[in-house]
Amino acid sequence: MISNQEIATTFEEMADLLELSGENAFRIRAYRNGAKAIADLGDSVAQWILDGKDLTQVDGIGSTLADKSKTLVETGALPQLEKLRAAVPPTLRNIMGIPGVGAKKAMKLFRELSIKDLPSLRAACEAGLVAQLKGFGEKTQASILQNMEIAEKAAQRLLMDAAESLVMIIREHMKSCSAVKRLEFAGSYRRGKETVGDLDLLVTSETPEAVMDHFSKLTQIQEIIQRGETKMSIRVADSFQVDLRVVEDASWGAALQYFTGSKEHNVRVRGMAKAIGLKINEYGVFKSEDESCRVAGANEEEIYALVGMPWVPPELREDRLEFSSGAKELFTHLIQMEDIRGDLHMHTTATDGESSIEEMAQAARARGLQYIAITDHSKRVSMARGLDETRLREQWKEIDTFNQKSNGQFWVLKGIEVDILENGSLDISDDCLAEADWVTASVHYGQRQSREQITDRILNAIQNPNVHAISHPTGRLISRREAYDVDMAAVMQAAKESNKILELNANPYRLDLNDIHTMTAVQLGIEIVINTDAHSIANLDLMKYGVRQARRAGVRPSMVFNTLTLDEVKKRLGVA
DNA sequence: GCCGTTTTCGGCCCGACTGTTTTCAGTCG
Repeated sequence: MISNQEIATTFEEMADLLELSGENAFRIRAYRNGAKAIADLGDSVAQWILDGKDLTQVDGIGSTLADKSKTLVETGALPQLEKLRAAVPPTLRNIMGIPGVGAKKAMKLFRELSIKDLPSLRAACEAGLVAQLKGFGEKTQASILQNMEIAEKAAQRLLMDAAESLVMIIREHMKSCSAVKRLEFAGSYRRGKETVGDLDLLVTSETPEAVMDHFSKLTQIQEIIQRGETKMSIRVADSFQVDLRVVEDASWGAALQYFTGSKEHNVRVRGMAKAIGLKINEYGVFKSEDESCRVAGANEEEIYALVGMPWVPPELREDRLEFSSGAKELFTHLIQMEDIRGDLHMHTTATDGESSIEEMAQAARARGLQYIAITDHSKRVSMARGLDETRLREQWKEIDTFNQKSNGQFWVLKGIEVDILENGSLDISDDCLAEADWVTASVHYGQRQSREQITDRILNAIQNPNVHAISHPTGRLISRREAYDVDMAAVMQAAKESNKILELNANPYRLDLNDIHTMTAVQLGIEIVINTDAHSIANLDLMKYGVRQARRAGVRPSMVFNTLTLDEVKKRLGVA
């Protein structure tokens, strides 16, 4: 069955090729919006169509895109796309990937110089042919040559933790500039997206010149892409772009709102403003009939208030949940780091962890937690010296001793991350699992099995009465490895029916469940557990990424198992 | 191509920067 992502990618390609063809901009946007709507949909489009459900119910999908989705699901191809590919070389999309080159320029290169791909473009630039085209010139040619590598590398995005370290470096550097008054990173970083394509730094200052001068002294700087009066873009290591925008204090809120996005969220908010005679731009909110009359802009709250909304947490600004009924109530009840009371997935030196039980416990306690579960690997994970029943029971004795010593101040649950084996059985015997306080099951091997096989394995684990949770349910490693092919709708259904918990793994490489799956789980009323899967003390700090991801999915504390107090957890797990 | 609390037609967010121009188109976010 074709995945939502594949349908979305097809619509994206349609949009690019239509843009190259010089089609109506709004038609192009409709395809892009449709692609996003489908990528963001929790349910499988293919399943919807098989069930005869009406796709036009989805915002952004009208009758045309619904028909095209149907064709894609049924035939795996789209005649219109084939036709477009014949008319416009699809490789021109790579050329559009060069910063500064869009559809118009790419098409001109194709029409006048028969350039279809990056290698032929490089050759033409080196021969000086591009500079001779009307509207191009020497500088454009040079910049194309220089930026070619970026398109060749394709959009590489930073994981949450890498983005955060870069943010910290830049924040420290900019804070030492006396001309900087207020400073915040906006964009997808502020929205807590799992990966970040660039950073948007917003600053208020009376002397933008001084701020930009200081910005250009950042040691990590590779290249200054552009610099104007209020806006500057640089590239840092590995072609990563950082945009700086300097505004006045009075525009702080408007600019922060504007640059935080998402684009789709802002389009909605601006539309709402427009409908009541207001215009929003990055400088403030103005009256439509008299644009010199500013009615708001100093902070985000007053901007949202004007369109009748409370302040929207940045993580929700995706045009997914924040405009729905009940959103206001959700804003004040989103899960926060302070709600987390325990961490139920971590490893020790018994297998592939770096610290002992005691060290993990102390570190967790120092981070304000009340309890943890030690969940080392089971024997199938031989690489990590996974535990068999004997070693596991020995570890549990150690934990008993630790708990006795800690006088109820802190509690370590006796757990195991049991492997779901290739044949669907579990890697630890049922009688042993029954002695555990907490059992989380995961797939590590046989990830290339068929959808049916993998789904059956996980369903089997869910149905085992000794299993409490499924860890990293889809197995993806962001920008390293795709998720295994699993029917998540079936997994969720089974979890729902047997009251099992699904993990949102907080490791920035995993963040698995992803935001969309988490949203679906929440809608179905499935309980989530947010765990670090820590292999070291330092890894315990990854919890914040999982919480951020959960916030993006509209998760409230009441839906998260490890927001329970120690007493509640003991009661739920039947720990004496 | 999508959509509807003035609309089934006529809108669809909006401004900065660059390079190419001689007042603007293209690109980007």
